[in-house]
Amino acid sequence: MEYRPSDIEPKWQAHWREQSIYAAKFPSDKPKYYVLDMFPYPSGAGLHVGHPLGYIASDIVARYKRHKGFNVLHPMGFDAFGLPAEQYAIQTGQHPASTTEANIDRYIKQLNRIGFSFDWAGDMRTCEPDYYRWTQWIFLELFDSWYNLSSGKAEPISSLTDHLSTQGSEGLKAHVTDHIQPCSASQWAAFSPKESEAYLQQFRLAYRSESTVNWCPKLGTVLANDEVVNGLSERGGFPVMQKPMLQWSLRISAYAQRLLDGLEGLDWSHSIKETQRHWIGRSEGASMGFDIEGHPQQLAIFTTRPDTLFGVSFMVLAPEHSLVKSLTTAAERSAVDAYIDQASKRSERERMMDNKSVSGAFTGAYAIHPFTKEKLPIWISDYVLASYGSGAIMAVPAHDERDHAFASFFKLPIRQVIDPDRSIMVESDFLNGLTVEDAIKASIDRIAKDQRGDRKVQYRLRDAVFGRQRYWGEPIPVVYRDGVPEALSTEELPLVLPAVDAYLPTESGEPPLARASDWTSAEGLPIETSTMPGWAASSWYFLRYMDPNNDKTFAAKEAMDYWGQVDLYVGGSEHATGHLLYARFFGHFLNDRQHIPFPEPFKHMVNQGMIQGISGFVHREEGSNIYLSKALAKGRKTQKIHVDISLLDKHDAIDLDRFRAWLPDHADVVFEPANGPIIVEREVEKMSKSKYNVVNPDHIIDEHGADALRLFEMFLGPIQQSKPWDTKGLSGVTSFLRKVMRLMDRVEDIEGSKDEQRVLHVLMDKVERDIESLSLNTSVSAMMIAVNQWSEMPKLSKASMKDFAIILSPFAPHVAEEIWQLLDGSESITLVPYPKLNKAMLVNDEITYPVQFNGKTRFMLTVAASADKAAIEAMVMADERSVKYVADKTVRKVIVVSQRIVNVVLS
RNA sequence: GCCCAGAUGGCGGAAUUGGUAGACGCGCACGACUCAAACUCGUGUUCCUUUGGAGUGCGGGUUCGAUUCCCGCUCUGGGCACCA
Repeated sequence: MEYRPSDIEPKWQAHWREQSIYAAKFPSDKPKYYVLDMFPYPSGAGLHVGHPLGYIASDIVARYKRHKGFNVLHPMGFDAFGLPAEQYAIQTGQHPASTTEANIDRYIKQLNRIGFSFDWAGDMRTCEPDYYRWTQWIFLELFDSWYNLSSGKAEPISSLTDHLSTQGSEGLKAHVTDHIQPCSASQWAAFSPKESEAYLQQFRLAYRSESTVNWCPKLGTVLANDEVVNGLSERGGFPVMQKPMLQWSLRISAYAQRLLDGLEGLDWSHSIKETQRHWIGRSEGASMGFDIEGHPQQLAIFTTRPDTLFGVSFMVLAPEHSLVKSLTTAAERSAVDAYIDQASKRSERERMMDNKSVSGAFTGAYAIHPFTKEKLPIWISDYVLASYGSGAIMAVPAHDERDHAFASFFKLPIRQVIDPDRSIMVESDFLNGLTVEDAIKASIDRIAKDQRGDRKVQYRLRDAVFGRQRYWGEPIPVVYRDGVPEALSTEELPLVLPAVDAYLPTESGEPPLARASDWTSAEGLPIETSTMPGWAASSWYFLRYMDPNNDKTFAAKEAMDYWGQVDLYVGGSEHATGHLLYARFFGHFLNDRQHIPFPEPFKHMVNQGMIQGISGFVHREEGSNIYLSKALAKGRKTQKIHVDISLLDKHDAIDLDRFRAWLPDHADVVFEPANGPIIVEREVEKMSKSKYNVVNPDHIIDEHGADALRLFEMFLGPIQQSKPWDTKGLSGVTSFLRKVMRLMDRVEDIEGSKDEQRVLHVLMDKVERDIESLSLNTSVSAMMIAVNQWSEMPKLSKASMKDFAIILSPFAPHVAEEIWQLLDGSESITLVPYPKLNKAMLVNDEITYPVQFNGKTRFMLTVAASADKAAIEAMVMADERSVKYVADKTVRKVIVVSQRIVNVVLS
């Protein structure tokens, strides 16, 4: 029987679609399994062969779990808001919605051809009002929440206002950015609306604050920390600078500890968990206040090394620190102002490029050492960050590298307080003789007793900026009454994105939404003009899939109780500090407010590696138009130029006519040798349009079929690893599929032989274990081995072939369905139960042992499986081949490892 | 600089708890079929100075036995980067 993918694939895809065979059922008595892919942003470039890698793996698991009797939720949708569509809109004037839709259509076509078992029921796109209505709703919930440290979770603002109106701020324990001004119940009652909102803003989980943000002038928007890479924007690579701005933010910092603790229970890769731990950046230490000479205020600092308190020789503030202005003496004012000015002009990138040079200025003020009463000069320097800790440090140059560099540069005293040989404290008053560990404890106890400070845990994780000055995002459902932000009511949602005449900021620099003529509420109040960032929608989309068409709530409680956490999440590791952290934050928050039944959304996650391209380079002699074959380039000065890999044949030779046509400005190129072949140099790089090494799955499917594409992507290697794509290798899996179809010629309705069945059960055992551990490359090998073995047998039973079709179907669903229909014809193979493993079939009657002498394998010995160790040893020693290896040596020991090996140790 | 992951033939990769290193596939070589090419099929394919020896990035160690465990390096990929 011949294998014709172009006939069978469209046929079964249409059949599956008509039967809606992949629709998840709810309610259902079956156990559930939720397997999710990170949904794509539909870019204009379409899919290349690297994109579906993870989707194929998750699809195999989804299909396997269906055979295993699970009710599977395996959805797909689109992360449809985003900058590229908007940039394109700015250039062309086309509405981003229309380009986005065109891109989505293309994606769906491409994905459907691969034969994925997606449940498209929701047709979910985050840019649709039906979806973003709930993104806005979640924002309102965040706006209406504060973090109560007493209960350890987020609560509605009403519980805060209740507290304030009865007790004021007395006894209130809340997560806030700074210290809050105490407020009595009567003061609270007397607050104007503006004052009370300003007070509440300090608590709300969605709040506005004047803060230093990453401003990208080219994109005209602010960016989150994880969207800035080396001082450049992640999207587009434009310079990013620091700028103070009034911005919406989310108080993710309230969840720092829980996000850290929650990692423990997650079955995620070690490195992603480490990356998140880093990003959260917990450090333990002490906060304390230093008196300032001639000033009523104290200088608050944070240190992880309170043990070195007696090694302090100066203090350093961030240039932006609020006390700088009042501390600076008249004599130092001009130098300090000059330094502040210089520091603010340096972009983050510049500061990073040169982190060796030391700079700073003396304020003229002095802090007083709490114990020695020594005067400590107060300096400012940009190596102290305003946004971490309290923006001020006590400098201990003897035991901190940066302090040391600073002290050396400005000739400040350096005082050792730890004996380097014995690691104990010296010159440190009451700490003398203690180990570092004990000294940290003792010093904190002492400063706490003196009421100068206390133990403190500090996190690196900052609140997340939640506004973008862009058009193509979710409008923030907030209006301003006399400049005071006020939430829209949930009945007013969705707040639909207005039409605008251009997707650019206004003349006065306001975001594009300010162009909309009617951007006011029903009451006539102005609506917020910034929109939400890209990660807003993706932080909760996994919930919407559970109940995609619900118009009463984002997902019904019963649906969420049933589907629960995502059992398997497949996606790229590049989202470690963005999406994956924000989604966990939303999970914990929604769980606190009792909207979802679990805090952690993704129980088990696997990160697929990148598929790299194998670029082709032709050598061009420098300063000429001469293109050289690889072998001729040696010893000559050449430039390597990318050649589109579609112009290459399987021997890496360039199709010269098409090459000429491909380079319009090089019509007069000269080749050497003149009539070819011109062989290119190959190199593994990232797969990308600009490197002309992109392989489009459509072309692979046209030529080899979707089943071959799926098998090959898996066969390439472990899913987590990055590996280059070489289309040549595809012939291996296509010839496997041909062999499978040829096997059909030999199928008869007979009882299968024991050997035949053993092949089946060995395969089943291997594939089941492989799928559970996502080791899908070895499953493909195992299937190849089984088919090779069966191909050597004269006949194959129909029963074995049917079972094989089921085992194959998660990987190559089209061929499997074709075989199933030919042999059975009852229903789709999709929901047929998996064959049952018979462990007894795995046992052999005989075992062949490798026999080693001093660890070197010399011969094989086949023994009945029932033989015991002594019997095996006797047989080995009695074997005539042993004589030669023993020769005149003494047998010291014979090691028999049952089922495995025999090793004879000779002296 | 710090943290994490990895390194196995010409290539992608395989190897349960330490137990025949190189499964499976590509590529290559030779052969069959063919006027010929492609397809298909068969045989071989880690290296070497081949009755044998060496070999899983490098150098040591533990063990009857190490790709696997331990110690010290090198290189590659990823993350963080003045975080007090």
